Amino acid sequence: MNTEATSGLTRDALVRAAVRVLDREGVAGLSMRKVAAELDVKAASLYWHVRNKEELLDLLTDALMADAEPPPRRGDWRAQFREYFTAYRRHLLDRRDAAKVIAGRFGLGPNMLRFAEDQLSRLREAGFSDADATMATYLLGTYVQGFVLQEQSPLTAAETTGAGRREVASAVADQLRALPAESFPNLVELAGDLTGPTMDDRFGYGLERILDGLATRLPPA
Amino acid sequence: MNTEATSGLTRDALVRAAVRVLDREGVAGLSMRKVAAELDVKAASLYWHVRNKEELLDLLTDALMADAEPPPRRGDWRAQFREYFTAYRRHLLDRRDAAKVIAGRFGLGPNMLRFAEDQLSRLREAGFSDADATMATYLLGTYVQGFVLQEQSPLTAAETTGAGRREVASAVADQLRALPAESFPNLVELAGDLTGPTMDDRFGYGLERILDGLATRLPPA
DNA sequence: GGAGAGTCCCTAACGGTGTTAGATGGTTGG
DNA sequence: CCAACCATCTAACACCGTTAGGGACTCTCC
Repeated sequence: MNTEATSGLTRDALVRAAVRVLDREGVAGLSMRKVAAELDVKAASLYWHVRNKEELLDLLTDALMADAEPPPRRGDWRAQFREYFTAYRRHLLDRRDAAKVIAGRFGLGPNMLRFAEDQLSRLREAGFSDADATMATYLLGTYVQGFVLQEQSPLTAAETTGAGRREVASAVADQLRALPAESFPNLVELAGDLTGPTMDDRFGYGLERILDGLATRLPPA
Repeated sequence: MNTEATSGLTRDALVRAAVRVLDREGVAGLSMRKVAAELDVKAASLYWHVRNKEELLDLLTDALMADAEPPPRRGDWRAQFREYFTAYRRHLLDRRDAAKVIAGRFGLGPNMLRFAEDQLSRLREAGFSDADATMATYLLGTYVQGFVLQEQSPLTAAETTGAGRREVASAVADQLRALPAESFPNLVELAGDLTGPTMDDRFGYGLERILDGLATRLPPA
């Protein structure tokens, strides 16, 4: 009757083990064999609980959003969504390689749905049409995931960690300034502007512009 | 003297072979051994020309942009950038798994630089400040790459090919409508709006909102 | 109580992966 | 002609996802 009691492994325990391996070894080191070892079990056993690695990654995707909560409904819609997606970025950054796992995966798990529901509720309350509200959730989600994906790439990761950031940035700046000025006048001249902003700056700028763009879709107060 | 003549392989020929393999087998089937076979050579030989697979992928990233041209400078800045990034999306979609290869890779190759230069030139000409111009190129590039990455994922890929698109969309819609209405009232009610738009619609909407947002940064005419 | 079904993990193996060490033959410069 | 260098080879290592088939255990039913 109680099938869970008889089994040492649960689908759920499997996913939690995968989260631990991901956090410890990164997405490149996340193998079926290591997840199995984390559970003191052999790799082939996992296939009883999961069709294949792809399915495990799908479950993992949603699990990465398990311990996240929508921010409080404070301030106008714009302040709310600024905080919403700033927190979403932080959440992804705090989980190793989270963006790489999520990237290109369609999130229909319970946690993703929970957030979609909450966002839609706030957007409609703010006065957005049904069409605009649905488009806006997709747009904002895509933006954050795409942004963090680049942000977690090896080169930019070095930038993010306070220590190396200035060095990497100025190395890239030098590289740009060394380009032939007759072919790349703007890159040469703007090398400083291109490499100066932090990832926080860049993310904030893009988020504000998207919020600006969405604001134009609201009927005048 | 002429080292290229003595060698059957060039770094360039290697990259072109990788492009062919990618196009034929997708990113999952892109292995050093297959690229080597494409050149009638054994895998270990590639390591004479390239440090490792990662470096090959970096070169491949830039090569995927080799046969792309910025659109003509016709119309105002907004029309130009609409066409610019619509074409960029199309370009990526036309090359199998292009987004997956590019994702999380910092593009400093000659082709990427060529486009960055061109975009900066147009943005400054349109009246954007140096700071805004540099931020805008990053924002737009991030948006398109992130969008196409999701678009080329298995589930949405089925949607894109005209045949299955309506079926997949309505299956997802049914799934949403089947959710408990007391927990997910908005998802249930907006199931149609969420699944109705095509990827073209979604991309266009997001692009227009970003352009709206950027427009607010222009000094009044 | 015993038989059978079902559950859940095992061992063993297959064909693949990226990468390295070291040998080998060909071309070139002195 | 010989030494150096270039470019490729063979062989191997340590992994990977996945499958087939077996064996121990528990539960259900006659």
